[in-house]
Amino acid sequence: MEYNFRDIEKKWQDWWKANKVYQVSNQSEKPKHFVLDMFPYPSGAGLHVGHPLGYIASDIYSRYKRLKGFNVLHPMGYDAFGLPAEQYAIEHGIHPAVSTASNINNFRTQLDKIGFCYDWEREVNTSQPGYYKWTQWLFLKLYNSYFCNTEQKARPIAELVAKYETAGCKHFTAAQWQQFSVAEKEEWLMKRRLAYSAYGEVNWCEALGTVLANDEVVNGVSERGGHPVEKRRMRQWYLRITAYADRLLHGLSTVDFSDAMKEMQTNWIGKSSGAEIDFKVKSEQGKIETLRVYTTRPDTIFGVDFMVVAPELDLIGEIKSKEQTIADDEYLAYVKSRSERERMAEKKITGVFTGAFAINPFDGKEIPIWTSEYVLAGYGTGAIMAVPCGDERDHKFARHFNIPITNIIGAHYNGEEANPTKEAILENSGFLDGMLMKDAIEVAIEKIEAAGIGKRKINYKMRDAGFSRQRYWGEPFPITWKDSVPVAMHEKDLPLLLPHMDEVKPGKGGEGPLLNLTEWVNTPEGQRETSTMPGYAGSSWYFLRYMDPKNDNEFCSRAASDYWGQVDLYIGGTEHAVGHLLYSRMWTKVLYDLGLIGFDEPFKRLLNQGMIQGSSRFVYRIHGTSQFVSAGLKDQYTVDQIHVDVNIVDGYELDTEAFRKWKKGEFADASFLLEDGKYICGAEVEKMSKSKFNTVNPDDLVYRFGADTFRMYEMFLGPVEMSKPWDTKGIEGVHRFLKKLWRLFFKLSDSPSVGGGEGEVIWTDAPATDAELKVLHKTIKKIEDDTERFSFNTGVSSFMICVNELTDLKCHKKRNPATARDLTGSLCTAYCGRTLAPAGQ
RNA sequence: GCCCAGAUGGCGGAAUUGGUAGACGCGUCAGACUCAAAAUCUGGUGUCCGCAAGGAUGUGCAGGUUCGAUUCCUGUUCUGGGCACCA
Repeated sequence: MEYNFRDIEKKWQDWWKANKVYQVSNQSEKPKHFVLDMFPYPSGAGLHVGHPLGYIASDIYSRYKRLKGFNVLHPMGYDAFGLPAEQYAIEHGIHPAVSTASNINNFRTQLDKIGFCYDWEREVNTSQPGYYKWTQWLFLKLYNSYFCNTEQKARPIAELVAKYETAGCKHFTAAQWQQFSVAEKEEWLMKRRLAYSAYGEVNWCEALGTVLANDEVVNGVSERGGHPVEKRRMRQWYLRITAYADRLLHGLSTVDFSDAMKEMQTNWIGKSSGAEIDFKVKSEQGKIETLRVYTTRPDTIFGVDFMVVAPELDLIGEIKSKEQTIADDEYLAYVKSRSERERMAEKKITGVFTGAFAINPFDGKEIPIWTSEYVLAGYGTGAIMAVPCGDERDHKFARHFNIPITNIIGAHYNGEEANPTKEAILENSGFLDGMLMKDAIEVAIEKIEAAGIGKRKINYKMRDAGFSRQRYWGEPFPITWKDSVPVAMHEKDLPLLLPHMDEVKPGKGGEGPLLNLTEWVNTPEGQRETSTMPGYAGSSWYFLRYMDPKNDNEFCSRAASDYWGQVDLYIGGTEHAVGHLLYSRMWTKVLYDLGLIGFDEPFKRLLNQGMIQGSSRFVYRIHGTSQFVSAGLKDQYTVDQIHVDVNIVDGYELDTEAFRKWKKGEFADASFLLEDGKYICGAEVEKMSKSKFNTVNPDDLVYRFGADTFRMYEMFLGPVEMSKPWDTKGIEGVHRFLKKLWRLFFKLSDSPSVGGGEGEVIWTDAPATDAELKVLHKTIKKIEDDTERFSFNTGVSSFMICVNELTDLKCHKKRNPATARDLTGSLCTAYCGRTLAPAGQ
């Protein structure tokens, strides 16, 4: 028998299962280590070769830490609520619970084949009541807490109520508070709660009668059906993550994330300091007296040549002049149809003059007020003072609309492009003349404050996080509305089960599908909230649940979270850089503030795996025929480029027979124009996706080469943090290496009776020579180094070098004194996921 | 548009702190074994010139710092990720 990976792998996987080898206890003498993967959304497409990349890396590291004497928590679960399952239900009539369960089954089967060392006893599934009960419980904690500005931490809202009752605040006295109605009191509390309700804009599609995710809007129309989409204001839930902006910023210095990751989060939070300035307004209507702008560069106030107000601000209606009305309305309609992304990415300069003017408080100059989509309502005050000589966008705008440009920085401005310098000496700048700009910032703020027309202001680009979705497949809010006042459910009544729906369709007026369940919505206490929580609700705290997954009384006992503490190593993709990672950091800080856990950063160390892209293949059909031309000849014809399944292409050469059978014979009558007797496909690197026919399923590879080969090959592809297109060519090399390793201990046997998937034993117990030991120890040292710095590709390479050298030395020894087994049976086990040595180590 | 990252042979990649560029693997070429094939083994393989010894050149592109740059700096091109309701 030859190296029979199938029998060997099955034997060990069964053995692990039977002996619960990877079950982890919360009690141990050993030091703890928590190695976590970002859990997957179980999509219907199943696992492709991109998913396991990070999982294999974390698995190797977990096994390595275990070998080093740690009690390692290495769990896996499913982020099971989400939009695609709901979409699938709408299109195919399959209930999300059904498709999700079947997807999870499929994922689990696929994961098991790769030989991971997860403790499956700790599996979590965010869509199970036993789990989302605690997501709801945590929501109530957020709802019932506020951010105390003095202590800079979350406190129970009851403390705030007590303060209002006894001392009032700057907006009202204690006596006034007592007089407030329930609704008035709630309105004040909503301004402070960490989870609160307010109005916000959504993508509304009239034709589909529903709210759409950004993902479902393509080029301003709905992906399904191509209907127009516009912005609409609706009541939403939010998390007050902005209250934690500073702590989220400072916390970055206490964690081991890449500099790029820290930078991305820092930029997302976008802390800036500057001033808010009120400009007097001169308009036909005369309704509005001042326009408030936020600027980080108050030193440039004498260079302001125009103002820009976000188009959606109500303010515009109140300052615009009669002649401008039509232009404005048209422009507003145009902006309403555009996504924020499109607005920011737009190169074309658009805008409308409102007909009103602002007055520069220092020199009395009249400044035209414009509106343009490049200013967003959500940031700062939604209005900017534009300084063309110092800001490129302002400069382009001024040029486009022929607005005269004031130069306040002399030779630093060349008249061609803006110069955002702070090093220039100011000119044409009144009381700031002759000052260095960076010094003038302070002077300007002081003057503005002294004149009572503005104040120093710290601003954040980050906005509060929208926390409700007009969807079915998510956690229901434990909230009931009574006379437009939200009432929280009592903790002891949780979970609020997601009720069954036969058919998932949107509720009236864009509300969530749950609105259709009249009996469920209408309760004696009032009307239930019909929106559900977003995908990131369950994933913001799941790492805690792994520590104590079966606890019915708590989300996670303090003993468990004290024992396991922070995640020591978290592996996942950078695509979560600013979403999931910021949310879970915020939740952790809230839980810490409330004394529910003992640490305020969830992830001590973060490793970002690169994305495995698909390498798509194309065939070229001569337009209007069933004749296909090889890539090298395609320019001679008018052709349609068609994605072809990468699994029927060998490198670039199409298997034409398989192609005729592909897609149930859609191309059965295809004929081919070949080059050099071959049909060569075109290629492009794209995201790995079922619709592009470029997915490679790990199951096939595991079947053909074994899990060990598959794992090592994924690691051998390159640095784990780098993105790269998948290419199966090359897996043979790793497979050859494992066969070569096997041949250090066995030889091919003629006798079929030598069984168990293991050949004839040829190893000896003879002591190793110095040369052999040198190879061994050199390799152990190198691979430990490589594993510690997550350089798994060079680790695999070191194994290859070692085996090549031992083969050259004709070494077939297993033990004595330091053994080959140390290497093959331990470190290699960490990489492969099981052992090649028959000793069972 | 804004933020982040990447670019090295035919291909994936190595070079850990500025010090011999191309480890390891794939592919390919030549050879051994074989009736033949597979498997396995041995050797060559960045490019250009040369029979060879050897020489020149070479890490996306253009500059710079340095005795010395794949590595540091400035600019630039292309590719990928994110940009707040995909997860």
